Amino acid sequence: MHDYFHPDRLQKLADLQNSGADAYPASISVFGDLPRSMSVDLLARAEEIQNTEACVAGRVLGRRGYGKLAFIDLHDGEGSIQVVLQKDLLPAEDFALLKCLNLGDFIALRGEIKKTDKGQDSIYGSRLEILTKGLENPPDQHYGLADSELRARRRYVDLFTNQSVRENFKKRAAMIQAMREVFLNQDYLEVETPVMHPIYGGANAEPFTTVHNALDMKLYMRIAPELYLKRLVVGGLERVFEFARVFRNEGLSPRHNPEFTMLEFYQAYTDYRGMMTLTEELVLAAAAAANCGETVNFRGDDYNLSAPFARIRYADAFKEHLGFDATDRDAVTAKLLEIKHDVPEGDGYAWWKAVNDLFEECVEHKLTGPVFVYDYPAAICPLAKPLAEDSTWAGRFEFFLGGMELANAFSELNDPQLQLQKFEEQVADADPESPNAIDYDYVRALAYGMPPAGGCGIGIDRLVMVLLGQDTIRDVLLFPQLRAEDGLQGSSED
RNA sequence: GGGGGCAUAACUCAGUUGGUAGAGUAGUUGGCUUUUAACCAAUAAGUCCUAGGUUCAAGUCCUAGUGCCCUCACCA
Repeated sequence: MHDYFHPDRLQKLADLQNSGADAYPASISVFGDLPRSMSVDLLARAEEIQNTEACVAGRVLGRRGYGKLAFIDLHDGEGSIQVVLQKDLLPAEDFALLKCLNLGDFIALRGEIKKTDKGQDSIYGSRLEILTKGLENPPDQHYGLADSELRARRRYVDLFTNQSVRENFKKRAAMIQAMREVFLNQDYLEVETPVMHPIYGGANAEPFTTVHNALDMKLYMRIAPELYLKRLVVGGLERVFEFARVFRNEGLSPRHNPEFTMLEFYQAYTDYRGMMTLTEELVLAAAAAANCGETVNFRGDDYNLSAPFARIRYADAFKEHLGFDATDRDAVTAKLLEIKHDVPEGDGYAWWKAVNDLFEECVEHKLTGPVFVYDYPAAICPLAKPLAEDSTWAGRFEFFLGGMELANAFSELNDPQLQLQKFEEQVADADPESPNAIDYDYVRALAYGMPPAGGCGIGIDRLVMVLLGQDTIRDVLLFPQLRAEDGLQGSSED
């Protein structure tokens, strides 16, 4: 940490301390018996509170000095207010603090609300106190922090420098709160299930692993909360949801971060169609909370969010874009050969995986959305209930928006024997991404009986991306994953 | 993992054909009682990402590495 702090700043700090001031006081003394006011409130009530006293505190992000007069832009909470420091209005020792003040420092001020000669509502200081001395220079006031790596690594600087960044994260919080209210209004229970799983499941993904020392036990960071949430449905919690941080040990991209937020919800006595309705409601609630309006622009394209969203059967979308039926084995085989894809034997998981690869390759990127695609091949849906009328297909939908898959829902499979069979097929499959072990306890839970239920997972980060028009997932995550920064992280070789 | 791009002062960025390292802002010092990207004057600040190579001479050209970005692959 040598020469980590700027020498000029350290000198200012020493000057400040030599003057007898505390650079990091434990309490604010200039407020006296007056409460702290927020700049937005003062400015909103400026006309009625002219010439009355108020106290403010915040960060100094602008400064114009005139010797015996100084103007300071004080930023707090949602806004900022201009502070006027006039030598003849302040105690000498307070005015002298200006010498030790830099951009980025925090100050507290007591003073009167008045208009400047130019008519701007300001607070004319009668007492000034430095609350926190900064030892690092804030970025350029006009260009801000632009380097995308620095913005992510020093999000704390990005946040206080770029107002739009603050707003986006506040909107993200508002969207999550709005969705939470949708659930609570429908008698859902918010729950927390384990993050560390002895067996990972509920999705196909590479997990992170860890070890519990006392139990001498290998554990996996969850790749999905699904199987625990459905255990709760078995337990009689008929409507549950969780905003679940999940972890996948896979590549990073503008749409992928190793840890991300998956909203999952399950409701007894409904099916995937009920989930479709609820998903639409959730997306609209989130959009309203973010003040999106009818249309959002994402990556250069406009998306109309007026309900109801389009709905198309998987088989119909397949035929529409490929020109033949997904069940037309000869046509599918020919197309697979054309795109140099393996042609699997049989009609089990491998075959339908190949059919779905075709779907993803030739159809999915055309589904800009918002659109629900429903009734997926049962063979590739180990956790979904086959349709009563045709067990080739399962009660499942995916929701697409902005060209990305944002949600995935099932009529939950609740036949324990069929579930066990599908798990066994999965484990037998050579696909390294498939689960490596059967969660027998989950099968046992189903054996106690899970009522018919619908369940859904929504990728919250991607939803936020689209609704806020952010091209990269990094810009909707406060602290996206980055490589360790040279020289800052302590060595941790093991 | 493949391909492409970028890396220069604390921040934002210039840097021509290879010929002494630049600006604005921030900082420091001085001045200034109505500014709001204040102004005036002075001043300090560089591992030009790293390591090699070519050359009389490299921020600039070449090779490799590192980091970041984009893209493809991967990704229920």
